[in-house]
Amino acid sequence: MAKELAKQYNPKDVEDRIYKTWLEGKYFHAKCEEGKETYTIVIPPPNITGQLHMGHALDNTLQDILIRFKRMQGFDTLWLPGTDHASIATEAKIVEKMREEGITKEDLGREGFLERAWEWKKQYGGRIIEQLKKMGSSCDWDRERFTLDEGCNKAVNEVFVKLYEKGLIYRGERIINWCPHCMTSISDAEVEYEEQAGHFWHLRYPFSDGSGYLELATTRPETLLGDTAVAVNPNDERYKDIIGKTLILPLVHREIPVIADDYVEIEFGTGVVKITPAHDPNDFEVGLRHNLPVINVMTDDAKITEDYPKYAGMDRYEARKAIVADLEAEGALVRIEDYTHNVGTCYRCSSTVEPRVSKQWFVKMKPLATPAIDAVKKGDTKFVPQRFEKVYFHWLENIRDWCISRQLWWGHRIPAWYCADCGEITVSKTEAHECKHCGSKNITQDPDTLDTWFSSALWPFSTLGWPEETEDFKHYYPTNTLVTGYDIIPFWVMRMMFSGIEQTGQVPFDTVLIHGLVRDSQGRKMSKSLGNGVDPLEVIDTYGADALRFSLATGNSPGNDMRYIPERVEASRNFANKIWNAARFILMNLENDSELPLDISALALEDKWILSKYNTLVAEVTDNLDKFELGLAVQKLYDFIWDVFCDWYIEICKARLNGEDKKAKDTARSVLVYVFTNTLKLLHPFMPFITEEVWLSMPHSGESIMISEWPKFSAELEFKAEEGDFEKIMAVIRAIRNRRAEMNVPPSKKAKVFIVSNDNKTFESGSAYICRLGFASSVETADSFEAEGSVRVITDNATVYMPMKELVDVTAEIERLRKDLKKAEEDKVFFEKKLSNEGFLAKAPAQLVEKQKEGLQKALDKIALILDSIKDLENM
RNA sequence: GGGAGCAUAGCUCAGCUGGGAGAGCAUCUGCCUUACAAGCAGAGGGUCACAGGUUCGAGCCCUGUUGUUCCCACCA
Repeated sequence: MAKELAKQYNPKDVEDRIYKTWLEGKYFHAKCEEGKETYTIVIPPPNITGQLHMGHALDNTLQDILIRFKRMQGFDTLWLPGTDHASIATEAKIVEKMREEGITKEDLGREGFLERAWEWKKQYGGRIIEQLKKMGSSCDWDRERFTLDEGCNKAVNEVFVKLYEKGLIYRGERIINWCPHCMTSISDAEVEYEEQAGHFWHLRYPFSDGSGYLELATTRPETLLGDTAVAVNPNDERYKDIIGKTLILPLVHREIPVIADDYVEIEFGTGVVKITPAHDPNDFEVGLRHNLPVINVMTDDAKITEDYPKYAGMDRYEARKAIVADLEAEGALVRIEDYTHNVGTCYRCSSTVEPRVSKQWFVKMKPLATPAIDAVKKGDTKFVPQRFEKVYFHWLENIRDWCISRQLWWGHRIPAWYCADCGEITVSKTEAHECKHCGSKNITQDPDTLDTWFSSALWPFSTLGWPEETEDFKHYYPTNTLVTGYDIIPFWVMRMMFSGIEQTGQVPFDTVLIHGLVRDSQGRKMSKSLGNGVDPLEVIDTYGADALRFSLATGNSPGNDMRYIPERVEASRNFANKIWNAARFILMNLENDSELPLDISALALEDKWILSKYNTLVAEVTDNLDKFELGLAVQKLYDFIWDVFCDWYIEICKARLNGEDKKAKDTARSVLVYVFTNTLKLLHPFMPFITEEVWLSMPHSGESIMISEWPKFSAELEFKAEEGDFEKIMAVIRAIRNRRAEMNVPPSKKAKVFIVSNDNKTFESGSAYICRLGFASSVETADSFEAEGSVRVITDNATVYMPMKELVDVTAEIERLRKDLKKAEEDKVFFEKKLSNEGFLAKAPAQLVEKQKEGLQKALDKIALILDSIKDLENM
């Protein structure tokens, strides 16, 4: 910072340059220091397909605040960054791009496709990392990882094999959620339910003995092709007699039984349900209970199979139309009813999910879920805010087995080989060459890959080198704080928890700090389709990264959604500018760059006041950060810097700085620099760039504010009595300003000020700044004052007279005083009421009772002063 | 159907273990007071959704009601 500075702070001149110096200084790099307490955060790895959005911006701002705070406190800190291979999203994106070129996956083959995918990763995977750097994120980039890198693969195979050997991973034919667009299975957590307008088709199936029809309703008539039964409730009197009879399935003309199962609700619809085990999860369960055949009628892209030539090749919706028409022709359609129902959709592509029976790999969840539940119950891991434990428990308590195989190529390949000779499965951490069971070399690896979240679940330890006992793992695991949005609890937090406990015997982190979503200014979710997303990079470009970070940290309380309000970023930008100008002012008043020692014995009243305020701030901000109350901390910093330091202390210092007393000048300088530079440290985690730029320009020791020491509360700087005395002076200044504003007296019109009080010494010591801030030409104190022709204002402690004869209107003056009197009397009543309440006196803390007594005394004093004045005026 | 959050100034939101309601923006008044007009000094504006309860004392704790948002479940 040069001495001649621009009036306005320009983040563009600063941010990239500062970030570079941090990288060069290797300040982000964790050094595995012996004997130091560690503090570790692993980043929620953003998808390599992703672009930085407001959610990332919030998530990373919070993490960076915590990590910078702990780093300055002297912890051995590690913030481990990386990206996620996001199998479905990435593969879809690449396939889409290939489609534009007219190539399919099959054209390229697995090897060719993967080559392309890695090429794509090389080209775009670093994009989001660069964007995180723009935010100021102080990640240890030397340790950057990727969920599909070699180390993660080792961990994945290790875990897969271990779980398989324990019987916790199995392969089975189950009904799973299938996305016909992404052409892969997806897990329960990856299905999103969406309300859609549909229909209820009422159909009638004839009994095979010709004894009439049974009416039922369905939302999916096309699945009729795969019906293998019709079910009623065993307790349903209406249908008691038909259980065991058979029906002729319309169109297909297959004979199917009427079965009884509790699953059927008597009250709903006709109380009759067609059972299609291959295409509905509930029907599948019913089928299992009744040994029904499972007839798959659809291909993997949701078209009718060749088994039904009339409909073969039609997709689900075409087939539905055709089948409904044919049912009508056959007389099987009774009526069509409008019906709104929830439809499962793919969370990646929003296609309607098709439940489908297929052979997949699963993780057996119950044995893993139990310890994960216990760990949170015991408090080994805490959620902030705590209520999110409920979401976590609810998921784990109701969890079903996790389908982990995906019919994709971009991902960790399942380490299982099938033997063509004996049919057994060989599972191996390393490339298998022969069947473990029969020794045959005729084995082929499972073509599928694992759910992305399988590798994400290992992230807190795979990134530290596990399964090797590396230095990093020993040193930094378990990690400390996991920062993420509440929407990710079932996908990720939960899975890291049970994986961490199962694999390492320890919970992966002690605290989960949950934040909400960043919505648009109208409270809507930001989304591509609505086009209402705000690009954090554009915000940074206009207002600076510090302003964005500050806005995201302010007014954001854990777990709650927040709106992005552009005006708030502007306010944050203004705050940055305020800091900039405070720095300009201080620099302007320094003679050189040398540090000025604080001389406690030389401090003036106002110095003790600001130091004492600052000292309280240190304690409170530290406490707030320790409790993850980032929004409270940042609000206090804002108030202190703007209102307390700039609007009061700097203004007050001007008297000394412009004066002739060299010693007083130096004292003022030393306090200005001390309070300002230390406050910058407190603010640094929130606004890293400007605080660094400004701190470096001020007298300082050390290379960078980010590795400077976090301020500590100091008993030496506590001056409670002086704080109170100074507040008295402030009250006088405020009263003068207030009265002048009411009377529309311009600041250029100065007035003499006379103060009558029982503490004249205090007011004398403040005369210089009463002059300056109260627009006074002079200040005198006395025990009494000849008040004629004066404006008067009364504080709790003093009566202030301003001779402004031409402005004084005695009647108006009395009016004003009566208004003040009314207020003071209301106060008096308030305190009296409290103090006459025996319950209050008996049960309230003594300190509080004392406070009420003081308040009452103040009110009484003030009333006396006002009454005196009114009497005085009335006698004129 | 089950669960959770939210409801505080015109707008967006804070409010830590219950102790006289706060900020930013907006509005109004007056100021270019040489750090800052992205600024300074003032002002106005709130039965803290509603109804009960606990307590000496409730925006905060309990119960219920209304409105709103979200999550889970899924009855075909």
